[in-house]
Amino acid sequence: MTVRVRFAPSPTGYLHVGATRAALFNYLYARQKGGKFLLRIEDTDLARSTDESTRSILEGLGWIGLQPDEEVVFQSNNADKHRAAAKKLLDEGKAYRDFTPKAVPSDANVKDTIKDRARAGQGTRNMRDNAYRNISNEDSDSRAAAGEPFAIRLKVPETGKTSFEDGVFGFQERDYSETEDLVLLRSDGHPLYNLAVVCDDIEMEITDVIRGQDHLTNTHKQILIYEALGVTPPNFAHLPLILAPGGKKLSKRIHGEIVSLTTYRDAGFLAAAFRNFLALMGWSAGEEKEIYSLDELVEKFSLDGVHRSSAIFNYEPNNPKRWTDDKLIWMNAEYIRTMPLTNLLPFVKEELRSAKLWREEYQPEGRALSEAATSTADLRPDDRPAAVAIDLPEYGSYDWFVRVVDLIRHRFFTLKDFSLQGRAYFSEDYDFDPVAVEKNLKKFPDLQTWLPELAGRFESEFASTPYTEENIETVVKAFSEEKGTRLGVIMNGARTLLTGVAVGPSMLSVFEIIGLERTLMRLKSQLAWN
RNA sequence: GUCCGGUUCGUCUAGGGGUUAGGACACCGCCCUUUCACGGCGGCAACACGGGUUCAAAUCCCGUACCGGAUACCA
Repeated sequence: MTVRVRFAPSPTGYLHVGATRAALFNYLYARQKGGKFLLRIEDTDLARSTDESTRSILEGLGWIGLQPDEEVVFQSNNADKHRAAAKKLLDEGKAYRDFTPKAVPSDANVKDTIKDRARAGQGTRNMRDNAYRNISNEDSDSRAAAGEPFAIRLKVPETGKTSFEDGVFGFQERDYSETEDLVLLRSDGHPLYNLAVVCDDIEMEITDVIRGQDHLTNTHKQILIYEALGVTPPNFAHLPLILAPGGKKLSKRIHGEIVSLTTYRDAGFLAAAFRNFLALMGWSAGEEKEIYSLDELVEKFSLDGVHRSSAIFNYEPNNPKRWTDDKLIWMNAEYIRTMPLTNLLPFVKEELRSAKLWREEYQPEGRALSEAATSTADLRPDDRPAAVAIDLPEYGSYDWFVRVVDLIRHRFFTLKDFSLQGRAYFSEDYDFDPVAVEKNLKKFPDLQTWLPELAGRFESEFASTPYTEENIETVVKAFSEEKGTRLGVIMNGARTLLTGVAVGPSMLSVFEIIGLERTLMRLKSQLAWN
């Protein structure tokens, strides 16, 4: 039997980080087994479901690269089938009509209300004490015919237990006395979650249900429904939860946008890096390797490697440097600086484009960015004979763009950095980091005249000499000695003027890549001093 | 309350009877260097607690504590 798994989010908001991981694990499992990964939108709660949310889920899955293999199933489209199933169970005496008037929950804190009510039961509540459980068929039928509203509840047997072998948690068992006669159909005729899930999973021929640990008790209820329906249940595997730093379940409501996948896409994370990080939340291949391509994940993934303990997703709301999990930030940076340049360029292009910094010259007609890879090795400053200037790409050209990206990516964390930290490489209109100005310029007031003077020196020196790292170094060194100051003072002052920031690649490379013309302009500029 | 689950460095984790308890992130130090968030080297830092089984327990068993999840005419 070929494996069929599904990711079944409810469309009540953006795609959640925890849900995304569940989707990922389902996907990996399916791919590894040569099976299908399906998507079902659980929109039976009409009041809370929105199309907007459905779009956002689809978009998020698309971004992270988890496309469903078959058409998306909308649970609400199957409501008639769910009702038919409930009717069948009713007819067979496996379910009964409950005429108890619907209790309207105070919607403020439903969770708390439920909890309080459960606690009030003192754990000794008889789950079978429903007055309508054993009502006669005639009585039930006539009341229904008279138009009295009713819910349909599953008639859970008096004694026995549900059990299953969980793919992660092992053998699970629960006494019937712990499970109440769950409602299958609301009094307004709407099917409820557990019934809908079971019906749809049967219909979709799902073989393995992989979902969060918060569904463990649902699984017992669902097995009861499978049994009543006379269908063999699928395999189940529950995933440990992802917790917030406080130790609570990561939730949209209390943790906000930090749990939304779109937050990471918008913040300049690479889908591959995010996916890689997520895979490591609650799963390990049992080796020290941490960087995995999607193919490698598919190959290595196993439910045996999934943990039973929950993981904490770290973040500090008020710390810009650690606004999200620091390992995630590291991993994104790791991808940016080590992935094949070929693969990175299109992302940089998109980032520059959205920041209005992209220029078509960076990608001439007929040249795909991916072609760049073969030429970059030659463009690496280290590999190039220092005295040879001829291979310095023209400012603003395609080769220049490729080389700049390769040069500046090493200290970047997100794609956003290319347009923020790296802005000065692509535009004349860039800001000066006040900290850098203070530390590298104002601390040495002489620089205000020295740097324009250095520009003059460059102008004359490089009128006939090639503007290369080696030659630049000679000139700057001579200049700093002449001024009786450390080389670093000149270099860092120039860095601040040329790039607006205090960090970056070797300053000699920066001079060279910025080009003589712009170097002169920026060294002479008084903008940063004001 | 009851049921279920969990507990190895701050975090993600490896290890499942004999290990100097390993790696990664973060942090700290040193080196490289014109600065730096790159790179190199090093450091700090963990088996929740109590019993038991055993020659030997982080590892197996029991209990305690703590944490989490579930509990609905939500999903």
